[in-house]
Amino acid sequence: MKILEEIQSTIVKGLSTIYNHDANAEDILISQTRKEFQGDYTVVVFPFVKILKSSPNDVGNKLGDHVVQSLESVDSFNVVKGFLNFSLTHEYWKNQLSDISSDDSFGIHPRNGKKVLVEFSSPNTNKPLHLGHIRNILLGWSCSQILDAAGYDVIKTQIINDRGIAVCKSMLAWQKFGNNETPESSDTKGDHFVGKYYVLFEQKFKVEYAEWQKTEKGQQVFSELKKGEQSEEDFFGKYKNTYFNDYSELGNEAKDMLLAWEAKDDAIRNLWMMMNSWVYDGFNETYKNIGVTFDKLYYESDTYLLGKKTVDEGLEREVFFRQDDGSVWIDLEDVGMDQKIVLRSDGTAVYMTQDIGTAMVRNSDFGVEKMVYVVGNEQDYHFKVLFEILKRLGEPYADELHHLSYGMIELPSGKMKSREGTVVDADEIMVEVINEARAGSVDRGEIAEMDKQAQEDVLRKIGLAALKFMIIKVQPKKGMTFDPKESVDMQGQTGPYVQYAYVRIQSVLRKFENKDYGSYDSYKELNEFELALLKEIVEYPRLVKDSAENYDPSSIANYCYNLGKMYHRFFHEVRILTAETEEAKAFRLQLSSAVANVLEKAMSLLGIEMPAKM
RNA sequence: GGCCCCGUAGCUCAACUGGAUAGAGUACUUGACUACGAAUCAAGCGGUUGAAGGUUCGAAUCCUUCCGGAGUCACCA
Repeated sequence: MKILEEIQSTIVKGLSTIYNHDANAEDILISQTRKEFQGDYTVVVFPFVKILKSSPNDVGNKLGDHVVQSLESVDSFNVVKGFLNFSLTHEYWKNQLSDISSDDSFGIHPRNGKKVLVEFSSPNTNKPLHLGHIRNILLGWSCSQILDAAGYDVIKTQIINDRGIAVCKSMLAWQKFGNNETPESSDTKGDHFVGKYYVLFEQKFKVEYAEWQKTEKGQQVFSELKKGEQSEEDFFGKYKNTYFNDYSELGNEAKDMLLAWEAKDDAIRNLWMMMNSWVYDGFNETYKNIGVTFDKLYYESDTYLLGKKTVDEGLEREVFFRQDDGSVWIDLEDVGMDQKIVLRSDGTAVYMTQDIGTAMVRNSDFGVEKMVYVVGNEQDYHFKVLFEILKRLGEPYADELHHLSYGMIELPSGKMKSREGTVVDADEIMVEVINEARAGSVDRGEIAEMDKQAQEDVLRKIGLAALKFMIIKVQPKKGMTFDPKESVDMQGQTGPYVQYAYVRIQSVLRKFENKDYGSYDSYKELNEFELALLKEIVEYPRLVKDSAENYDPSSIANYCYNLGKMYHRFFHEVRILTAETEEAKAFRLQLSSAVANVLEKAMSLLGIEMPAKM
């Protein structure tokens, strides 16, 4: 990409010598020429027209002339309105291909020595993972890979919500109704097994609540507390939490269990550890299938008490203030936020306290320069507050915190709700997409000829590619809809489409096991398809950097699709093995190889594997 | 109600961060396998970028006001 800087600085010089005007290189806006115009790179000259008191055409022509004469790689230029288009020499592009082909770390930026911690997935232990988690995991994983490629040292982590009243609900339900059933004895994946008991608790509680509503006490509460003409249904719908806390037997038992857990009661802790181990076995299986790993796990049971000391210190420094009842708050009204509680009146930690403490621990564990939290957009406000607090506490990394906020995946019928059984389960959807790939491969010779294990491997790669690509290609902050009834697409703007471009290349290159494609030194005239591919490949390193800066894997996905599309077009229009000349053949083989490398690298940043055949 | 996010072709998404005639896929209608793999390629159809103002050489993008949708405003996490 050095050429862009050369053009910029040449234009700066030109402005200075021709117009006696000083400009900064960064002010020269330069981009790829749109394909409907002739040229490779375009400089927008509008901004200078006014200052120079000259017509766009005039400025364009003079600067264009200057650049063409100064730079050997620039072949010609044309001016359309205020756009100055440069065409680079074919020699230049040919050299680009040589450079890229000999660069094993193409698209991988030099280490910048900075550590960044990325938190993602962060499940609750009482429910299996669902499609929303898949989006979270894919974003977190691909972001980690992209940051790594952009030069950071990345620590992938998650915080596991393994405590609290919800966890006690499933424990209690198992204790009361489980008859010592285990995942093994019931042949159920551990996380689904525990999830089943969480749902069971909710069902039993619902029954208990419904019965209570009919009792004298229930009716009394209703008539005393209802607002105006509020219906019984509406009232009890809203009263549920209060009932759970004040009257429910099951609620009391669950709360007692939580107290026992906090008091480190042996029996409860053992039960807790046993059920957790079931859940983790299940989660690990899912992570393995989806293809992600973590460098470090944090458990809420270890971190929920953290942060209290920090709050005390902050209190002394008057970052926080104490109210009469003993609770501790921070006042953020001067920056347009509310007052927020950071410690309960009984001195125990809230969510915010925990997150403050966790950030500190992570910093002392790793000495991070940067942290990224992949968490759904319903927590936008929480992270705004958290980041502001860390800033006021003077944490050194406070300016480098980022909440990678993403939108919800909705079903055509609306939100996924676990209580209504409308969640798309992570394990199930992965099986489904692989089956979908299988259905699409029935009359494909290449796959039919493989042995069973190789077949399954390829089908897994294809199915997961379809699923992952579909999710990653959408910008994180946008919500998306997913219709489980319509199968995941395998055609068009999809993962398998990109894989297929790669597979086509492999099938050609297989004929040259030694990678000796011959010399293309004397190859002179590149055609439009070759040029288009080269231009796109050359963009890759910059794209990685942009994507890392914006925390946006979707731009990589869209790039992969575009490059794949260009290659399919090229493949259709241009002969490779039966090219007009030996030089042309050598060049196209080398070009194809470069495309395949970039596709493989870029897709792997997204956690998508490429099959050699499909 | 306060704050925040979103609104682009029937549907799913783009648009190089303010640049040229808003592009892809899908669906629908056609055409291309005895040339390196048809999970492919090509052509057609499809738009007042939610609406109205404003800023400027130039707006889907920035500002204002509306309309529609999601989220959040817990001593839950």
